[in-house]
Amino acid sequence: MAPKWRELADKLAEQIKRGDYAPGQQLPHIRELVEAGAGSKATVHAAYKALEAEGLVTSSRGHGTVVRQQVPLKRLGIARYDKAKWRDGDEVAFIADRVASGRGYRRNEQTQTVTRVVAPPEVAAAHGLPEGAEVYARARLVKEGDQPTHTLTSYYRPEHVEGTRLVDPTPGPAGRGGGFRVLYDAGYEIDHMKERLFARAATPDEVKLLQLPSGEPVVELHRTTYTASGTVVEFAIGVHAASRFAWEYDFKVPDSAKDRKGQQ
Amino acid sequence: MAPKWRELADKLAEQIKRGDYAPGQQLPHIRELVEAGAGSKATVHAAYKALEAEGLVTSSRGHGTVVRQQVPLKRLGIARYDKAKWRDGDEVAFIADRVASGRGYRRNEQTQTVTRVVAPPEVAAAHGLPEGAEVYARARLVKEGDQPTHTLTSYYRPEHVEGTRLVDPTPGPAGRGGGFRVLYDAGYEIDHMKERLFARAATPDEVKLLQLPSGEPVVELHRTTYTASGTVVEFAIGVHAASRFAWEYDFKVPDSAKDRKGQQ
DNA sequence: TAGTGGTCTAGACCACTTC
DNA sequence: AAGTGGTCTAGACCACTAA
Repeated sequence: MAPKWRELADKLAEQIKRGDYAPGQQLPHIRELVEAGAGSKATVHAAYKALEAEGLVTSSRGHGTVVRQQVPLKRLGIARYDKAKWRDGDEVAFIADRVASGRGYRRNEQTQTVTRVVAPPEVAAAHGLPEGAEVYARARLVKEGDQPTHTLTSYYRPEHVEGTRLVDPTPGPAGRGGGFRVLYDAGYEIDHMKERLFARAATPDEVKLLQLPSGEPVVELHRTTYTASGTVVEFAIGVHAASRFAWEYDFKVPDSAKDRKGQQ
Repeated sequence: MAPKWRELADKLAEQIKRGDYAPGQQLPHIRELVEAGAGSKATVHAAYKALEAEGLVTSSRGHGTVVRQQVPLKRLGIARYDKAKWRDGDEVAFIADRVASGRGYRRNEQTQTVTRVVAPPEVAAAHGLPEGAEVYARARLVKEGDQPTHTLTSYYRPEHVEGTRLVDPTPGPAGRGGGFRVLYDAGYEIDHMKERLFARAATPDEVKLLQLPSGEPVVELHRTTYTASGTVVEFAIGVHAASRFAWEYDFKVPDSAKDRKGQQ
């Protein structure tokens, strides 16, 4: 026998999926269900909390509990890094991407801070630096309108970026073409990348910073960017609200028997 | 002022991160903290539940609450699809991958069912089939030892697989070389793929099936596999326990100005 | 001010595990 | 039987929102 709160949550979840409660619509108030004999207030509350953790509803004091709108996933393909955009044009990769998905660009949707810090172990490893080496950390919080969507922190080696716009702590994107353009102008043209992704529960800090609904996971993206000669010029860590993004990769099926290097 | 349960959870989380409680070690029992004045039983329980949702601990009746072991992420690169493995050798892609990561292979770690079903909308779209068309669905639940790690359901067009081993509902991998080998033998050599990933909270069904700790998210992987001529021969949906996997992709930075097709 | 969800308590009882 | 976490109640009170 499942707990009472679980049964209530399942019943409501089914009604939501059936469409009895449309997105944006209110669920019955907690006290109504209590009066209707669904259980004590704590029990009904537990059911609502479970629905929230499963991503179906959001509750807020004073308002009530409403069925969550499904925001369309923003698909991120490698085309967002297209050199033509930032080398030949003015666009910054992340903005170009947003324009492509039909959402307008507004100013002040990105805040950033640039600091010189001792490289965290993972960063040092990615850059091939010894423990304790210093790097520049460029941390951005990217929003879509009022809603934060992800953070992105890029780590650069000082000798690559010192004296460039990248270490200028002015808010906003790093000028025309963004960070890759700055590296390009400094003689470091990016050539290939490695992206590594995994998902996990959000920490309390991330819940606050990204304004995540309770229970929404995050996706961490670790991106290593190389020049043609294999030098790492950027290592970046992104933390994304999971409900807003999907990643897409196209590749040829590798065949080590005839093509030693595979898909590099 | 944060709620009492949140403050308690934060305090315990910090102690866990500091190492005061090592992985595998027990946290104080709920009743101990109640006696110590941390709050009522419900309050302490709420704190423990939050820690569980954040992936830090797991609780179980009769035992107690212990700090979660961090299982190393299994890194999935595209090398797991290497043709040499399944075309020239005997390995099945997913097994080869496991061997490569140093974990032994045991029999009966995969269960499967094959059924002929009306294609769900997404599947029909991927295969370019009209609504209502039928496909073969080959559903597997993959385990590592006793622990389920992910489900993987492949959808095939009947004309590609009818009469092959793939529609034989015998448990276990589809014989030597696995599914791609069967398609290869039937004249459909796979050539390139598209993988699409996103994360979300687990549904109650998935929590049960994959034996997920409370709060652990899942990663959905949608894989479309093409022949050289562009025919879709497999569309697969995987649901992965997030704490067990990371995905890695290497690619060249695209340059539409000089190379029209990018990295396909 | 009235109504919403959220927190907290004290205590009873249940489900599961170990001895 | 004893000890663990989990559920449930009844009721008080708090925090936030809207009219």
